[in-house]
Amino acid sequence: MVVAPNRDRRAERREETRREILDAAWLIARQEGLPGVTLRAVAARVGMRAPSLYSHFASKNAIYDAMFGQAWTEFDAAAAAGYPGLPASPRAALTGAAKLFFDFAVSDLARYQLMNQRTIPGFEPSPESYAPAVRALGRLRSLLADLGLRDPAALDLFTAVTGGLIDQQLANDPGGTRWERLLGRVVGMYATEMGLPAGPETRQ
Amino acid sequence: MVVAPNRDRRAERREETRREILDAAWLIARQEGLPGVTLRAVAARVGMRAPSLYSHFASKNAIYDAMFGQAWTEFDAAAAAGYPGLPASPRAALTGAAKLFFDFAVSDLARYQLMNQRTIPGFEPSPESYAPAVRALGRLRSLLADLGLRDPAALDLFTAVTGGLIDQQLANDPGGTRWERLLGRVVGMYATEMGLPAGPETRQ
DNA sequence: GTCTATACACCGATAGAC
DNA sequence: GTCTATCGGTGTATAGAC
Repeated sequence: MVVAPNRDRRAERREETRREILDAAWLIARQEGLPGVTLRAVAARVGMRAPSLYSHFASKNAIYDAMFGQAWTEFDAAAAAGYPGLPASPRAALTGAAKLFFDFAVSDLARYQLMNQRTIPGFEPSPESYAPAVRALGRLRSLLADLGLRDPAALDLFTAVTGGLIDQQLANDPGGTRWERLLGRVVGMYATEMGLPAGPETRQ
Repeated sequence: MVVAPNRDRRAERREETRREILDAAWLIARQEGLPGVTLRAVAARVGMRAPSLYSHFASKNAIYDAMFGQAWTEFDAAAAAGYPGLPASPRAALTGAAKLFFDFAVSDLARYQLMNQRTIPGFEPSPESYAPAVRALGRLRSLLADLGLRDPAALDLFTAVTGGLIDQQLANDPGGTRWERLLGRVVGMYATEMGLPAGPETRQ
């Protein structure tokens, strides 16, 4: 009688190929920008012809979708490791969280565009790929709640001001620090608005 | 003896055609989104074939470039008319300026994407088209200076927080007011950070 | 000068042979 | 599962008609 092997080598190989395709796509995205990710370019990198990719992904947007999920999973893990548990001061906790997101965004433009900007015409993330983004946002919500900020507007306000800094930095001074330097001040004014106890210095 | 006519009908007709092409491009951008603006679609709207557009614009990006200039010229005019001269309070002046930009952005997504987001792959505005954007920013700088805010960081901070609100509003709640409602609070915390005298209420 | 016809190289996607 | 061939789309270049 034929028994099923306890390791599905077929599935493993398939998963490995998918991973190779996504790795190639990331490499191209970082080198040539997001629009440089064409099916022909990705296929060439993994030693295939373009149509063969359709055996592993339903469409080009499905590749973007998987990348979107990877990126947010990656950030969620970074946040899980990086958010301070119970730090010295509430303001330090906010600054740490903001800086974590800022640095993550600035360190990979293509990834940030995929995660946070609607730069790809037809692309809309699937619920499965959106899940880690929701998880990461929930982690931030928890952090704010631990500081006593339970108003939903507290979260919206925080994402708006930090996202605003990131967008300006990437759009108008890529590679520089013109808006990065303002991060401390922004967190400070946010903390004050939220009624958190004053830190050592409001003005940086 | 042949005298030159004091009206160059040829040039007028040419300018009129250019205007028609741009109008068609704006119409398509608003209806189908920015990526829907293809040369063939624009040409069809003005009763031409696609290659004929090259008699009036050097490339597709040149069309985007002219639209970029138009949009910023339009906003600069709105700012010139809408910025309060010497209003009741500094905070009211800031709120007015922020709301002017916010409403302008939210009222036309495609226009905002063209003006402020790098959503078109190869597009980079020319110096001529960028000029009105610089002018509009200078107008905001003057407004801040009139309020005593002469630190360059004051301008960067203001654009970051207002831009952050706009991006979140358009990306996560298009057509809604979830972030628009926070505009007063954001301006309030900005004004406080900048040391402006407190208005009637910090919390809206 | 203005427009058309034609062509090229690229894109994502599909059909079907092996 | 990967291939070749091909389709309809894109932006763009150019020759030539009017």
